[in-house]
Amino acid sequence: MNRARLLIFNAALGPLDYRVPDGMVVEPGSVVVAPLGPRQIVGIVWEEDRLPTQSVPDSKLRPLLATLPVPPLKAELRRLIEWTADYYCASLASVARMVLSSGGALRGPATTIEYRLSGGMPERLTPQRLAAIEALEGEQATIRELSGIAGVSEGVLRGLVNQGVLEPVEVDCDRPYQLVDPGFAEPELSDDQREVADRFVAAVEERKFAPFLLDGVTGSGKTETYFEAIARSLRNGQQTLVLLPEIALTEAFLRRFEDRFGAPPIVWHSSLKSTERRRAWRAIAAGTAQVVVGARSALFLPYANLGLVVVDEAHEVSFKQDDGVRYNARDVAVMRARFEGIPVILASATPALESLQMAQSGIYEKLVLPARFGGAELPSIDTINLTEEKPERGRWISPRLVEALKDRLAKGEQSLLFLNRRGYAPLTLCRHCGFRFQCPNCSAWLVEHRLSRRLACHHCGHETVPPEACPECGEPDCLVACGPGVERIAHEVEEILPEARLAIVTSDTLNSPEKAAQFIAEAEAGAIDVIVGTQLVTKGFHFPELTLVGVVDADLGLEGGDLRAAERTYQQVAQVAGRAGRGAKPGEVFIQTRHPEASVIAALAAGDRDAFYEAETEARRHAGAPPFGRWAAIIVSSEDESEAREAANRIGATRPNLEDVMILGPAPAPLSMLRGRYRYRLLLNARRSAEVQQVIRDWLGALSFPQGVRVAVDIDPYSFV
DNA sequence: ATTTTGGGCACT
DNA sequence: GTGCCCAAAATT
Repeated sequence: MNRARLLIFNAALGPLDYRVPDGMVVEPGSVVVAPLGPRQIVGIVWEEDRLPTQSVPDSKLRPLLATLPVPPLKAELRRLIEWTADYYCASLASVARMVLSSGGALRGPATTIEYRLSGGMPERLTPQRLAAIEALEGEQATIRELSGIAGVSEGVLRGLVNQGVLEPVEVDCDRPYQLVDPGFAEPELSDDQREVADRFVAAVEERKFAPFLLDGVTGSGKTETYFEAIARSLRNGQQTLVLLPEIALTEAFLRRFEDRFGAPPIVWHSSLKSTERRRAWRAIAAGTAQVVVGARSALFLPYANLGLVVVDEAHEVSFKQDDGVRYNARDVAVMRARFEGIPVILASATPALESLQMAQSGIYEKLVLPARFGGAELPSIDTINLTEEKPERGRWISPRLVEALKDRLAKGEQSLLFLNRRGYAPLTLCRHCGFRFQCPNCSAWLVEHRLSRRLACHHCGHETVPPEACPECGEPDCLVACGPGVERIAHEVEEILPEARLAIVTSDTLNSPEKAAQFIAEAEAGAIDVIVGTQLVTKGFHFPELTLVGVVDADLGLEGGDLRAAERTYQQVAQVAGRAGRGAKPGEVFIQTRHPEASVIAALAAGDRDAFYEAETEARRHAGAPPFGRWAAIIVSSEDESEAREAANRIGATRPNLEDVMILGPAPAPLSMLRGRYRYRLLLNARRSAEVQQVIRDWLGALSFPQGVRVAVDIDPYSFV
């Protein structure tokens, strides 16, 4: 009898065998519908010998119901799914779910109905209807999505459809994308760039696995060099995937891409509307999507004919996914390229130590762009010791930086102040009784957002309106903001330079592509004098008139005992410094710090990258940290504190006693409560030779936990939160 | 994960 | 006997 083994998206349920009915043809990778009890489920046909399960006699097998009209997942992608699940101690089911996350793409009609405003008005204009009409200006989407955008129920919108205020539009889900042209605008490259680009082009031509580390200072023109690799891939008729760390960055990227290739690439990220997602997914699977630019989830899409992967800003922490399957997109990208047998380019001005190490040991080929493009010079960097050059009371910008800001404004040049903290103030407390506003769901302070008049938790999204009086002692007008956020720095700039035109750039203010585009346009047109921003401004932007960068608090990232704190501080400050002096005028950077002697700060001030990497390498070697040893975390969480603690203790009590793996904990996780769940953590520090994943699987596999207890494994953790 | 089944128990 | 709740079993 013809059997098929299915990988299904439910981790609690093992692989299931089915009978392939007469007339149906399946192969490994086929996406099929199968009966499960009274339900229907989607599964992926898998090689039986790669997916062991208890054997079930033929007589018990139910027949498959249908194959879905999508190309079978290629063996290369199936191997990537297996590798990812294995390496990150995740279930195959949860990894497979990421691949087929776009449920709508798998079946359904080739057209859908979307709705948009017709311009008419309803007979009776209720407040709900008015709100909807105002919110939906320029939008076109399904009723469900419009309801989310407008914040009204679907019923309200159906009412508007009946009144003719919203008109239906039939949309072809699979309409083709605009074609990009590798020869649209061939660039003029510097000799350095040409050399690097030629190497990439040759590698794409060879169609073999080839990992590259593209190491070039900010402004050296890395993008142009890998664009030539993309052009080669396009000419080969192959697809390219470009991973970017933040959606907010794509706006600038899209424009450069369109200038070079004459049409935009296909964008993939988590907030795509379902029709856009469906269209992109199907084009990617059909091979008609030529270039895909996406967040880390784009890595697991079923490309028909991938020829090149690029990871831009490859050092970025946001490539590490920190819930669900905790994978690092940078590392999975290399594995994808390996399984596909194609080149992969990791581009960064401040590579992660792990990446440099891979280059040093000859596994990655390192290519260097030493100079800034167009002869622009790297900015001069100066530290300001905050313990000596103190800002005025209640202020955070020191006199020297204030003078520099005034000077730039007088010259009509732009300045950028960087502080990696959203909102107005990270803590609000009562002057009278000492009460501190804390999140009810997390062990974290509520951050005041003055622009939106909210106290918000940055971990779970909890928000309240700040009260007039202290909720604890009832004293009115006694609440004080403690510490600075970007909004507060912006306020300070307003007081120092009342005539300056200010922009606050955070994920709160640049929360849509339109707003990002508007900001870039204004900054480029010189309509902004001072930009105050979080890490969002540290990369990607290219403003020729920007000549001053101030790092408001370089010590911020060094607090908290994070493994990679020093490296991240170095990267952030180096990246934001790289925004200065990208045009004809030289740039100047001031780093405010209380620890100018710290090796990170000293290396930044001296512009001595090698010194930083050497010191950091030594520190990592000493700590047995990557790349010299490996870390892993086991995070136990439950809504019930004692349940979480007991489960963690039980894991701790059954720890294996191993020569090459040191096990620390359990201890309350640094955020001991997160989103209403109490958390405990064990840390593993292993020698490189140790099989950490196998150790963890054996260890946890022998235990079972009560309902409501979640045990997550984090291999190569980034966030130590 | 979701659904079905079955035992124990109170109530009629 | 019937209805109800909850735990255990089954799902291929």
